[in-house]
Amino acid sequence: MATKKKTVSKKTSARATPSRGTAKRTTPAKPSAPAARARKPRASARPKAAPRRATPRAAKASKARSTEYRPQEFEAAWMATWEASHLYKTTPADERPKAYILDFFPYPSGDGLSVGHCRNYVPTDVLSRYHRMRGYNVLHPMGWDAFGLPAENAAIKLKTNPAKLIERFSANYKRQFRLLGISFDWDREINSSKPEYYRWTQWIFLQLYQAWFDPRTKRARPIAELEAELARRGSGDISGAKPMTAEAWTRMTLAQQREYLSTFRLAYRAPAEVNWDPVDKTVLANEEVVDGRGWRSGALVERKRLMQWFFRITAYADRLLADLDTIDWPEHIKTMQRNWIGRSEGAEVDFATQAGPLRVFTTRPDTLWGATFMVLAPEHAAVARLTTPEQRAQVEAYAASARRMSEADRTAAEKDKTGVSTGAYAVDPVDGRRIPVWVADYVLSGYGTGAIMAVPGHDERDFAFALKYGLPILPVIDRTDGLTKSFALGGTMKEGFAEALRREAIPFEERQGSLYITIPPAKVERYIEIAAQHVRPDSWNEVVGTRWLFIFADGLQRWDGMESEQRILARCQALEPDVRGKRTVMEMLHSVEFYRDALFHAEYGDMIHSGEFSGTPGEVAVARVTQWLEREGKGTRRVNYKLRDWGISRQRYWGTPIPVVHTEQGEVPVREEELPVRLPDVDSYEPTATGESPLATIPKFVNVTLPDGTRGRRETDTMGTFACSSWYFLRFADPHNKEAAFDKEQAAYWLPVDMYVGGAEHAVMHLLYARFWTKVLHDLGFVPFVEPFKRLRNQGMILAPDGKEKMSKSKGNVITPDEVIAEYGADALRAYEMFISEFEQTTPWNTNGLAGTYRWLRRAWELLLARATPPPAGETTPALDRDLARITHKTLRKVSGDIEGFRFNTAISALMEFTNAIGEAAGRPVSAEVYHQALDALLLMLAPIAPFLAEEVWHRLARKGSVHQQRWPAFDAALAVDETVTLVLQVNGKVRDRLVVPADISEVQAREMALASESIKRWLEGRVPRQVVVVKGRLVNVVV
RNA sequence: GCCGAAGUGGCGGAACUGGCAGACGCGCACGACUCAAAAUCGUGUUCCCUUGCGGGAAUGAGGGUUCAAUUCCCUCCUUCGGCACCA
Repeated sequence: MATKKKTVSKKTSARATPSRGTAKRTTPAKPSAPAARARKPRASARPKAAPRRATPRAAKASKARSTEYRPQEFEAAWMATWEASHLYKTTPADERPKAYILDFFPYPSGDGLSVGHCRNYVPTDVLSRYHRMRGYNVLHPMGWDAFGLPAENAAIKLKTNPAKLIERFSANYKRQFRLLGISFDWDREINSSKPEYYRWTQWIFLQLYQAWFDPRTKRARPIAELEAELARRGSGDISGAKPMTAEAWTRMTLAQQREYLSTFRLAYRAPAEVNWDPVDKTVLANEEVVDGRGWRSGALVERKRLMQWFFRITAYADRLLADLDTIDWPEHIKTMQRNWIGRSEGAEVDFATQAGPLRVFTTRPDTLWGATFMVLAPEHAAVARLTTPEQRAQVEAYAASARRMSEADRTAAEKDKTGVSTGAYAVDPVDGRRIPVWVADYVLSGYGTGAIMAVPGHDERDFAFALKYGLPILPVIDRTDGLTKSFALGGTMKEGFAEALRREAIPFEERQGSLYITIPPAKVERYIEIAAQHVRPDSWNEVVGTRWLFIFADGLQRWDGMESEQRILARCQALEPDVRGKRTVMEMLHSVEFYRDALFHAEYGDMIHSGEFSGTPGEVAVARVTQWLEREGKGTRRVNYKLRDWGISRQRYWGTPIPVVHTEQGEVPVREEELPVRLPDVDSYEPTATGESPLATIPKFVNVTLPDGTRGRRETDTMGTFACSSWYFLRFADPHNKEAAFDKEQAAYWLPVDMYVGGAEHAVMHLLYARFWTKVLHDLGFVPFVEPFKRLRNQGMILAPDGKEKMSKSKGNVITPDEVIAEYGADALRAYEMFISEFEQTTPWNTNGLAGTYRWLRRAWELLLARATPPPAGETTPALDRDLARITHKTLRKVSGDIEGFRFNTAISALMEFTNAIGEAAGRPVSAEVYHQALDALLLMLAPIAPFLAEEVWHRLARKGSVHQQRWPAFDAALAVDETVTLVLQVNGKVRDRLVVPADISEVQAREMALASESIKRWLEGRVPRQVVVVKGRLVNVVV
């Protein structure tokens, strides 16, 4: 093994000593106990102690600088040295390529970081350090998402100020980041709760407020341009706008104009449903409502309509969807965003009623002939108008109870559909049928038009509703699965029916004398013939599924609409008095449970029972009907989105104040030069008894006089924190700018973010909002790009060691980086965070596993410091030199590719193999030159991963400067080439022999060598090969 | 229910574009060192049969394509994540 020299680098003493800097203070878990204490078993002191055996600190401490690997002796001092020399300060734009590597904006919590959180901070740091060595200008910043409920609630509980808490918590995070050796540029630290920051959040709010989305160009434009256009020519061709002539516009009062404009603004105020806690008398966030009850009061939460602020993100739905194709993000995140946006194409169709037309949205206009009733959301404006006097009481009671129910209750009762009839009727525009209008809460007021046509034959929800309330079902789309059924009630068929079916191989089940027949698609016609022959004259049989018909002894009766229905019912009633009660054929059918799955399907099939459209193929049905509707003026093409506008109002203290003042003439935005609207310092910021923001109770804040003398009342809602985090990545480009949110050129240089890393929990919140703001800022000319994050990666979760649970304070299973670093040092922790598994994979923590990376680093340390060891006396061997050079360059290629491809676990494993190879070479006759090149490559490749170790070794070897200012070693492809390969020989796909052959062996040679192999001959047993497959440089497979 | 991801030794996990399954590490066993233990070093370690040589089976289950499947296709099971009446 490498010699353990006791000599110490002469430079060592010139450098930081362990007592210097913050070493002792920043490692609180590190006992300063003397050596004797440290060696005593301390199991009793820490019941759940990490295993002691691999513990470096068990080694005896010594005052003298030792060659033994003791990371605790130098890590903290190096961090202090690096910061003092501004090693990681981001430099201004220059000719180097840039790399912006960013972690999700963290909210600093009182619990600090766990080893699970380090899963993303360590790899992004490695990536940043790697890019610096590759000659990139790197921006790798950190800041605090400081506003929001957690801090506010914690502050209320601890009776302190949230700003003070954030100060404390973020300082702790910062301490932990330093322990870990993360190379953030702290000169760019930002805090979203500071006026210097939220001033610009308010500024962006104003940009949104002063802008509208022009549907003709699909871009945001200044609202002033809209005002000018309205004055000149009215609302004209602006789709979606409430019609307005130029004349009418100019006649409107200022307040009326403001109201009209608010239907365009990207930031607007509108009434909306909120969660209302009647005991605490406060509005709650959705997260604060658990199982329909307020989390603190336990009271049933009600819904209340209040004026709320929104951002009009729905205007950008199409662009947010389309641009997903241009970014390198995990596919599942893109899918989640697509589903969240929820685009669906369809048509809007008007149904006539006595109270005027009722408009519905449908994605299945091809099923219009199968609509048998309509359903309105309880909140629909037409409910009151339509409801007949007899139904009024019932409908109003139903609407009231629906209003009282929370969102959670509504969805909890998902399975069981409820509703009441309005007593009114509507006319289906395609065939003039009269159908009843119902009210039910399974129709949502916020989507489409809040009204639907119900097609129970082809919509699962409508089917369930129709079954419950006995509404008719009409099949109008042919089945694609071929399912066809018939139920032959005992006594309705003649003798020999079952026997005839058996002969024809039509399977059936017999229960209590009745036959349950599922007819194979190819036998349907044959079945009809047999049934017609066997049906008794006093009865009938029916076929359901791909065919809809009744079989009587004297002939078949197709069931394809209202007329045939009447004929069928009349005949059946004549034969069977029980049928008298039934009003529709479908009611007869769905009383037979066996038919249930044959009555309904939601596939796109050929149209049937649809007048002249019958027979239209399924692939073109929707398009043809939509065209026809438009031509006939019965409907229009229409796209709808599930996405709703982004509600930002919070009736809370700890957030960015919304910069608006309410006057008698309507709302007035605060002028840019008066920003920021400061959050006042107050003693009490608990939610008020009225449910208003606590800011509403502060007259000095609320009462304002505008420059023109108008008296006004300041908006007291604050913005939810997602507003703060929707632009912070821009602020990092220019964090101290006092004149602007960011300098345009700085933003254009650094952004978009090249690599963005964080958890998947923000897939549809932050990541959607940030994309939206970026697009608006682009449209308004502030940034030249439309997507903020070019590449995104989600780290997998780290579970508790049991592999089942997440780490959480309440379960007491949190492992902190502090304790691990005290034990093994930061470098071993960093290496283990990367080595533990593939980056995106969830995996359990195992502190034992750290012993592996620790041992590896120690071996590397010993080899690196013992440079003088080889070669032993004697001649060097060219073959060994070539082998060592080869693995050096292969490792370089592998590690570079792995870091860039986010495969940190295999990068570590390649470095471990490389270290092992150097260790083996150390005892052999290799030339000093090749050996030292290998060591240098190892040291430089370790620099991003184990920055402390690499720097300490660099220093002890008396090299100049910092290892972190060095270039990544150069790769030589020629040296990485293999000279020989192992050729695998197979017989019938099974490995029977292996040969070491020159790498460039020809296919012919390989084939000959394989057939000449003794073991191959043995396995052939004299048989002649039928085929020989040769894969060049890999294998030969002999097939007999 | 729908959408997405994933199932490989005792454990974490490797395996390029279909070409030697189990790299690397943990753990375990044996050996060296030690009075002893820890640490360290060395050897071995998928399972089954075999003293050995060697052979057979195996990547959630079943089937398919192929000279060859962890990898491609079909059916099913399990786990995790997301959405949840969006017409």
